[in-house]
Amino acid sequence: MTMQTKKLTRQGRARKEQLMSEAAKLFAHSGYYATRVIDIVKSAGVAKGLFYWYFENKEALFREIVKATRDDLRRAQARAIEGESDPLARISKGIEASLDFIGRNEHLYVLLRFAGTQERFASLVEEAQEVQARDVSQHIQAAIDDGTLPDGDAFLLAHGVVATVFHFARLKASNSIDHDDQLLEFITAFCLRGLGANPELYLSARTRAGRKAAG
Amino acid sequence: MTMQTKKLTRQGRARKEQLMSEAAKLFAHSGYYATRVIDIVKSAGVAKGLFYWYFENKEALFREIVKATRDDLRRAQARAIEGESDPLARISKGIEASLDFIGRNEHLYVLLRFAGTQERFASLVEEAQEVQARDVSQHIQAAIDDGTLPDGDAFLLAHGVVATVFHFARLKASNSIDHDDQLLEFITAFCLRGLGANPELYLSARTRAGRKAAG
Amino acid sequence: MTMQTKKLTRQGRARKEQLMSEAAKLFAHSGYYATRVIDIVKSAGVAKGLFYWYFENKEALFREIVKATRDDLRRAQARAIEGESDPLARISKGIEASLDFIGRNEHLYVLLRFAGTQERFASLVEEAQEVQARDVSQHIQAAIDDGTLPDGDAFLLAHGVVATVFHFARLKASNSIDHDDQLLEFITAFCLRGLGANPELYLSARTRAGRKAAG
Amino acid sequence: MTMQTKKLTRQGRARKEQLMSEAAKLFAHSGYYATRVIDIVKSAGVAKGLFYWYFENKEALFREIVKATRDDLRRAQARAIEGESDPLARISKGIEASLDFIGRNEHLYVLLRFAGTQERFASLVEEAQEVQARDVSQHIQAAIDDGTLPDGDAFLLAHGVVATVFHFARLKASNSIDHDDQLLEFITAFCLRGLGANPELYLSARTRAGRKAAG
DNA sequence: AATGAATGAGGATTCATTCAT
DNA sequence: AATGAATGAATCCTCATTCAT
Repeated sequence: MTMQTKKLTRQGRARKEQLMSEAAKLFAHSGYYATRVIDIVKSAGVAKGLFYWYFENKEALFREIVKATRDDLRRAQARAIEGESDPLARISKGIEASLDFIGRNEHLYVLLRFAGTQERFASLVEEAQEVQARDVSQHIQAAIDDGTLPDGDAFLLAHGVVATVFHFARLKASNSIDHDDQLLEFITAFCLRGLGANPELYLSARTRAGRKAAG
Repeated sequence: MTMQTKKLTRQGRARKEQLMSEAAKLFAHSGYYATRVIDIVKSAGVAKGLFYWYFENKEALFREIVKATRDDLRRAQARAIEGESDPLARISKGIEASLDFIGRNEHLYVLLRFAGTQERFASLVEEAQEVQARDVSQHIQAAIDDGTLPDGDAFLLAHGVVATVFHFARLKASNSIDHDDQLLEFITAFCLRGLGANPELYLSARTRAGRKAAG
Repeated sequence: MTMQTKKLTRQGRARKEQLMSEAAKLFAHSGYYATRVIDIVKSAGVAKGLFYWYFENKEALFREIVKATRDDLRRAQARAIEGESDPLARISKGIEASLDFIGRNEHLYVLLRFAGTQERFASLVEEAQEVQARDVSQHIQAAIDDGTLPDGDAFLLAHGVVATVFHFARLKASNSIDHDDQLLEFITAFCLRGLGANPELYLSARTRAGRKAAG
Repeated sequence: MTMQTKKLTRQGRARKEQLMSEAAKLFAHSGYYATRVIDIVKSAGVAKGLFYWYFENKEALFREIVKATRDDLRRAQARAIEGESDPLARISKGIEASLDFIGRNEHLYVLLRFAGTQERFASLVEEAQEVQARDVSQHIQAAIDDGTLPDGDAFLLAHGVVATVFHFARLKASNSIDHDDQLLEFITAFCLRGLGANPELYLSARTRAGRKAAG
């Protein structure tokens, strides 16, 4: 008795999105279990029953949010690198897009992290990370092939990049870190060095200039 | 009426450890909320009421488990590097010890990760990771000071190392990866390169030999 | 604001009958409580709101269906015996008509039976069965008076007949029985013997012939 | 996650029986759907949660009641005929036992009737009736074999008996009938005649005497 | 006539915790 | 130490009905 096929009017779609957005905030702030259905509907200003008009149950809503977030992130990354052909530049722009997305959607990122620890939802997130790694690994392989990077296991290297990016995203989200302006540059450099490249060549002139001025 | 001071007989201590061990497995597998007190006692083969003889409540049990795990990990790392004076070697041995510990206690690591996402328990874990990063950053700073590593923000670099180690630990735990034998070497190399070092110098003779034979 | 007086267009009447027919099937299959308004409208392919255009509420719809069914059954029986003057022949034709009706409307009969068990609806049905028994008892009394049947309590005897007929109707409906062709004859014989008559005299020539050929 | 195997103390068994007994009364009086779990526990004077210590859920409780009732009835019948060897006497004593049981447990009988109309529970009841009919049919076949009854389909004849007995039981339960003293005799006579026997031979001397005195 | 959206009272079920023995 | 029984607040979800368009 899935809800996949329900036809919604314009108003219906808006209401559903509103509920998802309110729910995402609450889930991120208080966690999945501490957030009650009634909190969600109250926060949207509607009656309890309406929740079940749009969602099968609380779990299904959570899944939808996770999927939407995952897909949004991937789209943002794709948009960021679409004009770029140089492999390492694609990687570095992808990193920038990821951090940017997470910065603008910190609460969604918190939610993703939690989802990753719950057996019920873990597959949604792991699969997403797998996709990320695969994307990055293609650029790495291209760079290896054209001699820009030394030989190595592209897939493992890609995971190294993903690891670094998401770890720092978390640090930033939890306010454990504040070098905001130079952080992007630092992460990119760490990753590129990790891959075996010389990061100096791929950091944009503007950023490099900024760093020197600040230092 | 805290439970700190309860004196237990030998049998009592054994029973308590049994309950903690079963609980850790269940918490790791299903998460804190999905694991019910009754699951824990059933899995230990005792009656429900007995749980409250040994633990103040479910949350207290979880805290005890998290603390014990965190401290075990820290101790394992400390032991691993105690005889080593070279900064980069300390880092690389620390990485090895971490991966080793996680490999032997996968379910406990899953539990730590979950705890990190829950507001109630996050402080128990974040603090630990902070300590990790601080430890590593001291070695990094030492290496920078003696010229082994190029100049950089030791704290950020340390987080890069921690990020990589724990990300791969998770991958291994979720069976997304299988290059078991070379994985440690790969991670160490990625981190050292990220720090700006030449990893070839710090990989143990045995590992290097093995890799060359395999390649 | 009762709904008695609503004027319906031709299309409206068709739609209402469609809803009643679908509802009857669902009620019969799953019972009154387990059948939701939404099941009814879905099964008719219309929107939920429309239900309340045609029916005051779920209970009113059920009542309408029960009354219609009860009256149909009564009419079928009346039609079956109207040309017959011999008391026992009237009884036997009534039995035939009842079984025939139930055979053609099994789901409606199930519905009647259920209604009989619900305090809210029992009166609609019990009264009907009472009428049945009264009808039969008049024929029985007539037969007693003219000496065709031995003396006895006509009302109780009538209930014996009604009991037998409806019990077998149910058996047939639940597929617990399959002697389809000879069943009518068997039931009639059992009832007539129960009344104290010799059934051989009242079984139609056609049936008797059929039985002998089969035997 | 069935509850079959739960071990109960003496106190536990008593509490469970108390709950079943209270529930049976409420179900019979108000119906399955109108009876809330809270009504049951209130009526037993315990907390709501306790219900789920003893029963998986409301449906499981209802099933248990139905099964217990069915089995009690069958046991009562078995006890009634155990000393009797004459087939028709066994039938007549079985009828007496059934009516007696139902008379003493009217509310349970109401419950059985309702259960028979609900898809979810119907099989429990139909199966029971099938068993009844099979029991009776064995006596009928024995009587046919020794020439006491004319030839016929023992199984169908048995259903005729069951039909009559249960129909009158219902009439009595719904107070539509009041010839209390002679009712048993009437039913027995109707059934035996239906089977093709002469009931005079099997009605006990006491009953026959009573009837003549009353007439 | 017809639709999809919205309401909210109502009921089942869960589960941490406490109690009596 | 250990058990099974008992508690009750908390929360999910259902569904008949009403509303706005």
